[in-house]
Amino acid sequence: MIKRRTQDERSTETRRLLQEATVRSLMEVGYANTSTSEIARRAGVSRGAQTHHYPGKMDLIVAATEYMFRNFADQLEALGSDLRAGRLDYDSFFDALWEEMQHGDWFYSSLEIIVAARGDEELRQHLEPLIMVLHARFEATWLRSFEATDPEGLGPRPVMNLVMNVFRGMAVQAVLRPEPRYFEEIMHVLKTMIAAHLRPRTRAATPVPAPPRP
Amino acid sequence: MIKRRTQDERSTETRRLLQEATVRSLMEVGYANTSTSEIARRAGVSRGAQTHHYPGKMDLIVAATEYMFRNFADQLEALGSDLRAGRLDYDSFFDALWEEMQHGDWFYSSLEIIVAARGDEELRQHLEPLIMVLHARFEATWLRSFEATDPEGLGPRPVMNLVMNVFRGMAVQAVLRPEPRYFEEIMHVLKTMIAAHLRPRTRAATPVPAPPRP
DNA sequence: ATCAACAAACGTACAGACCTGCTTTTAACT
DNA sequence: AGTTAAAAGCAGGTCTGTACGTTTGTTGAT
Repeated sequence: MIKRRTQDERSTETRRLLQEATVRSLMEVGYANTSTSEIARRAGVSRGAQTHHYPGKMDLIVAATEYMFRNFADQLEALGSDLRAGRLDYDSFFDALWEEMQHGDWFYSSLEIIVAARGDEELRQHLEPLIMVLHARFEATWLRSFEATDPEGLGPRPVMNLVMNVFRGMAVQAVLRPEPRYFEEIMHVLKTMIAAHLRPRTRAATPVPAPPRP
Repeated sequence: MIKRRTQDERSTETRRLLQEATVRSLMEVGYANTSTSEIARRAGVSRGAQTHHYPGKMDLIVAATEYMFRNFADQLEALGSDLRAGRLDYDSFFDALWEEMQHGDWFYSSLEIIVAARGDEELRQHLEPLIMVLHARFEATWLRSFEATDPEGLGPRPVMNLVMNVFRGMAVQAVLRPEPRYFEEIMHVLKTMIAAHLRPRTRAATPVPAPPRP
């Protein structure tokens, strides 16, 4: 009745459980209140198993970050693909992206880690390459999905960086401001400004995008 | 040789030392590594004096936050005043604001606190009113300093919120990205986009703002 | 194919460090 | 003198890193 697994399967599973538990813990109680024992408890593995795979707290955090970044880049890629295929229109793309940042796992757990890294040189050095990889994937998706309306004007890449930073800032604000009105206004301003410089590269025969579903 | 001070002066001085030390500690080592003993050591007061004025860690954090927010709002007010008086032009105003966020005490210590508040209901409730007061002051300064180019178009208030969120996002990014090029590009995009909708209310004779330099 | 020997994965327990809040004393001011 | 501010020390709790024992899977010689 006992399922037999190879060593590799056991390791992979345990690592995955720990990575997911770490992300969940960062999301729910933040970096400061995330302890290694708490993570082991959440993951349902013993503290010994944990230290076997990840000797120190930092190893755990870095592994979890890598896992989480990969997931988010995949999701963004999916959104971009929906936009290009005409399954999402311009407006809905931004709404979906903002929704994902606000309520998905990604933003707040990465925020916790980034803030923690500010005071921890070693952690920062481990994280820097991960962030760069993530942003390279963002950029690739974005450039596939948007083009400049005016070749002489602002290009898609700097505009993307602006957009991502607006969302980052908004998500930070959202911690202490519950008013949806505030964010709707900003979204409106952002969409208006962007629309003057970029348009989506849809593959659809008709360049008219489908209307957003309510 | 011992200077005689009233009780009130002694209290005020000790409180100020503790508030400043708290902000410095948040800046340098982050919320997670900020301990009450460390703060007392930095402030040069005993732990007893500390607990006398601020019984718990939260009281200390809240007081320091209030102190710091007040300072930042004052600085922003000064920048706005410089802009209106023509001592700063459009471009330099944004550059100065970004410089202040990046290298001043304000942003990163508030970031630490906001992030900590995400996982701490009580702290969040103490902070929310402080943030609202701060933003009301931002808004007042901003509305005194900018007006819409087109009365039918985007108003100064929503645009300000966009700008502040861009800066917030950029400052978070700056933790892990040292490249000034990245930020210069975004600043350029931001200035270009804003210039289409707002102009400074200078008291100077010529109301024409300088165009952003590439 | 079997079984012993080895290695990897996992479980339990503990020691040292640190941090917070509280209590008791001493000093300063009114 | 009496009250408030400041200093010093202690108690309880938590967290991290580590040591050591146990189980599970792998290997290879017979």
